[in-house]
Amino acid sequence: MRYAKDVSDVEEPEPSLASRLRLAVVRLNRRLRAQRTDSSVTLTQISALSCLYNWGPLTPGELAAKEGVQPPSMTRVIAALEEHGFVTRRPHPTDGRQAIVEVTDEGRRFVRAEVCARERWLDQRLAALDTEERAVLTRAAEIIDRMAGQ
Amino acid sequence: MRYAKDVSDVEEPEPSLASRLRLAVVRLNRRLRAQRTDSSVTLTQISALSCLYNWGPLTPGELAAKEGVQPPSMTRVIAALEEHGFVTRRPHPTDGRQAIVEVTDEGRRFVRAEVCARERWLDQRLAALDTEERAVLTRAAEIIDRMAGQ
DNA sequence: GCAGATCGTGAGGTACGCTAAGGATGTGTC
DNA sequence: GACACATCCTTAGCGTACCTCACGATCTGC
Repeated sequence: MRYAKDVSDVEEPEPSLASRLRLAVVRLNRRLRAQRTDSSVTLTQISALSCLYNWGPLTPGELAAKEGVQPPSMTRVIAALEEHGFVTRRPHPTDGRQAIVEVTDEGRRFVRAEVCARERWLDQRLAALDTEERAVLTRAAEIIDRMAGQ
Repeated sequence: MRYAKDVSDVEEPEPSLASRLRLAVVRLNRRLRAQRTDSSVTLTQISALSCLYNWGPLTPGELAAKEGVQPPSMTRVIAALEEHGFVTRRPHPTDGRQAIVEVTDEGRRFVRAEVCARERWLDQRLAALDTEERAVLTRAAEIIDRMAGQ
């Protein structure tokens, strides 16, 4: 059921793309966070770990920038990942202020194994789509990442 | 920079669609939440209000189900929206346990006006895309919503 | 009536962002 | 060399948003 709209309201006959995209993203994000595995690694930590996995060693500041969060937020994520043994921190060779965060072998194993397991829910949903729909989502992921990234 | 992969690891030469979609959604969601307007209405509240706007009066339980959250979480959202005067609660005509939550005229005005203003950031980003990319996102929003919805 | 199911709510906990402020290190200027 | 200033990371504190567990009120079947 939808509320009747003014006859004069013709410039927006249905929810805008922004509205629909926002709702879709918020909803999917909630579902993704709700997928708890027994492991105590959170979605935010996985996201940062994947970033390090894909980009190689980074400083905390660089990692925060790539993830689009403020440096203080990343500090806690790195600390949790370090406690899990998934990343290590070593001093920067030339700049004593900075540090280098790097994925450990165990972290790489985790990315390749646990992460996939964690994404089982999403994988199942994606598997239920047809090829063309998956192609749409693949392109959408690129576009969204470009839009939100940086 | 990417870590070299095992030669034998050919079944997944790049991050899976699930991985990329998850990263894109998490990142965009963070950006959306970071868009604070002066109004004190949060993204979660807007999402629920939009749902009521589109579907008509619902009980708290139905609303929670549509948004994909647990009923206790929705209780607080409804209370906040009621405090803003955007929704009203009236008793269920036949079932004393339930309640009916409905958008007020002010709430409808808010959805049509303030929500769009709040989405200015996303609108600007979307405007920078070309027609074909927006079409991809429109379809993707439908697909994601169907995947995450219910 | 009364037991059990259902619905909404209250309480408490965790995750995850933010801003503000502090401490350590680098850098430019005199 | 010493000082002022910038930069980087971290700590502290706050707010939002979700969860689970537990409770009271109400409906339903016997």
